[in-house]
Amino acid sequence: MTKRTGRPSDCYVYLLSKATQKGQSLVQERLKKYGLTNIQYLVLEALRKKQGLTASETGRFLSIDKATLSGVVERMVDSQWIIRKRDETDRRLFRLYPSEKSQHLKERLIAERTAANEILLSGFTVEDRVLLRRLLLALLSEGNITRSA
Amino acid sequence: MTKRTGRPSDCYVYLLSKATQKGQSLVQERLKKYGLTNIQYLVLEALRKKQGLTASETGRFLSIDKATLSGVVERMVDSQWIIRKRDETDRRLFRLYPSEKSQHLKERLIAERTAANEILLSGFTVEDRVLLRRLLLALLSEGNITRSA
DNA sequence: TGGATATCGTTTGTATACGATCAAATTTAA
DNA sequence: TTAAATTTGATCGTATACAAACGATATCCA
Repeated sequence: MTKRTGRPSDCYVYLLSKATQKGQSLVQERLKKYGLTNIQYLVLEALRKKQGLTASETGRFLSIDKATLSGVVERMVDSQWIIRKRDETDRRLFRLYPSEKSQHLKERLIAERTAANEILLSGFTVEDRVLLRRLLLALLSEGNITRSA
Repeated sequence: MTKRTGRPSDCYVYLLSKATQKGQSLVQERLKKYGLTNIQYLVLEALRKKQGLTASETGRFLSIDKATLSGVVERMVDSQWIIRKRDETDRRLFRLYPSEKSQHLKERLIAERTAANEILLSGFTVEDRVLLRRLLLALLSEGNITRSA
């Protein structure tokens, strides 16, 4: 089928990972001044829209492993981006809320992320952007992406 | 510009990272029986085509940081996937070569990677595959991707 | 020749990633 | 109600990722 297997660029997984690497680096670069990492920003955005999520729920929503989130949340509580409150009814749960600082910086953080996306796609026409988005969503919907839990 | 910022799926970096996550997991799953990780397989493929690369050169070729490669190479030498020889002329360099075991399993490993790609793109038409590849390559060529070194 | 510079590989420190396991709390089943 | 199964959050172990600094070499150049 494929003529010359072997080149890294023949592998979609490789291409995706390098594209991700480039995008992540653009985002990180812009979040660094706030002391946020990429995944921390994602958690923050999730909590802004769905306050009171537990770490598990956040992980399911963002497809992030709960073991990974455990450390991420701890650092975000320490650096005062989020507030952790024990649930009254189910004492296993810790509910997470964005802090004042988070709410305050909301607009600016969104702008940073938007800027990173813009640079990543700078040479793309609107059609290509829509196309890329459609293809990536299609790729994700094939089968289940149920990581985390 | 964009109507509703905030959803993770509005962010291309997020979509790319989740697509990568899915692809990597498909590959890892198939390489596990050989005791290889995804990045280790990439290094192996690179060395098969370009025997005698140093760790630095391999890193530049694959866009992998040299600090990351240091550990990867060490584990691959330990598990006998590659052989490390000091360069005679420049004693700073260690040249890397695929082992007998690597050469022996070459075809099978390529088949595993191909299978993973096939599953990842199972619902895609040929046109969409070509399109996705084109868009990803375009995304990578905008600006420089010079990580590693 | 010899000092400034640069490169290679390593190590350290921090942050993902994720499989596995564990204790505590809750829910279900008997 | 109590025992069993499940869920949640934490921790451990291993493997990327990458910035920063380091020693050992090499190279450049005055």
